[in-house]
Amino acid sequence: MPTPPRYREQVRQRIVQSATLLFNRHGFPAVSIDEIMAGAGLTRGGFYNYFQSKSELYVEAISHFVEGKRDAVATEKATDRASDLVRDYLSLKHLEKVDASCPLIGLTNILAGGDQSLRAALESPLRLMIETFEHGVTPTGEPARQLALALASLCVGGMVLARAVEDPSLAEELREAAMAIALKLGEWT
Amino acid sequence: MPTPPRYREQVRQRIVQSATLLFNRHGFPAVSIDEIMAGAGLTRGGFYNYFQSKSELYVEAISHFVEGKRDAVATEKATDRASDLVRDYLSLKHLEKVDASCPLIGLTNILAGGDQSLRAALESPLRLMIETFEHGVTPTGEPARQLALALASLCVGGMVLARAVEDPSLAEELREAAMAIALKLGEWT
DNA sequence: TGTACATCAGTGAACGCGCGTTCACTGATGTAC
DNA sequence: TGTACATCAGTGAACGCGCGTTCACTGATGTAC
Repeated sequence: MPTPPRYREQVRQRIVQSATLLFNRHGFPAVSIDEIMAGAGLTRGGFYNYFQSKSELYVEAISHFVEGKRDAVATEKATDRASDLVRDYLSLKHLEKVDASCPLIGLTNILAGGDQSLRAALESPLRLMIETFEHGVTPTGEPARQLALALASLCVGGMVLARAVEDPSLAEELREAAMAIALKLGEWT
Repeated sequence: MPTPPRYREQVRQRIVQSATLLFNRHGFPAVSIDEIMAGAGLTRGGFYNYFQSKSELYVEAISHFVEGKRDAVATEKATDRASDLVRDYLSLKHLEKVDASCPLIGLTNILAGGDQSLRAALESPLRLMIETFEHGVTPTGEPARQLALALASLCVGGMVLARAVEDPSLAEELREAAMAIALKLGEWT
């Protein structure tokens, strides 16, 4: 059926939106093309009229997200932009509203659908780490517990990002910055 | 073949060791039982003589790791333990030596084997985030770039952990601590 | 205005593959006599 | 000391399932005449 010129574009958008939602909720590997297409009101086979592979769609979904963010904050002042980013990123809303979250986080949701036992098992190394920090932090300034929790986040976050990134020099920057700030926060100079 | 009493235990150990190495290197979902057993010098079928499922093995591998760590640091003083943890965790060695890393990080390696294009795509939201922080940080104290990198690590790390954790009150603690320390680091009070 | 035709978005069955898991079987070993 | 037997760790073929991808086909629509 010959179609209006913008028709294809609209369907393509629907697919990207459905994919974004599902990738956020369950993580890239856990989402099937069947589900994505069903979410867009279509069936499996049509997918390859629009994308060459599942990976290509993932790349497009991410860049779509980034463009959206870039536009959204374009008007704010630099300082507000940065502090709002912290506040939004670490907001309760972002923690709970899985459907529209940062792609960097969607990675971890792989376990979300999985066994509860797996998730529970991962808590034990984390608790050990937090405990170690809590007892070893010099007791000035922030409450030890708060500092310990943030230190664990900083260590894991720095390492996860350094490993995930493709560019080795960015990886080194991340690792070194995380280390420097963590040592300073703990006042171990 | 009736076997010496400690025989089974030793084989079990070999399987756990092989699994730990492979999970670290490629991430839990990417490792097959075939590979794990081959790494232990056995074949597929024997796996279920020792474990009920792949998940059960994963849980055991993690708790094995935690016990090892606990023993290793038991003798140190609390302060040294904490600062050494930062230094080891964010060391170049831990970044590169994928074979013996923290299970919390192994999660992210899912993309390690995958398309390079996927990993590259994930860099763009990260770069946007770092950039935003770099421009929005008040220019006193640490170099803006270093602070921006650490802030990104702290935000992503805090959120990833809060999402990954099973206990909701721990999740809230993580989120709030990361937020408080991040705002303080950026001097946005 | 009406009819035949060409286009092409969408369909759904099928393919190929890998993986977790099961299972009938093997064969080396210790034990009973 | 030697032989028959029972045990059970280990084997590898097979099952079942889900998924990414392919492909022959359908049928609604716009166009040509």
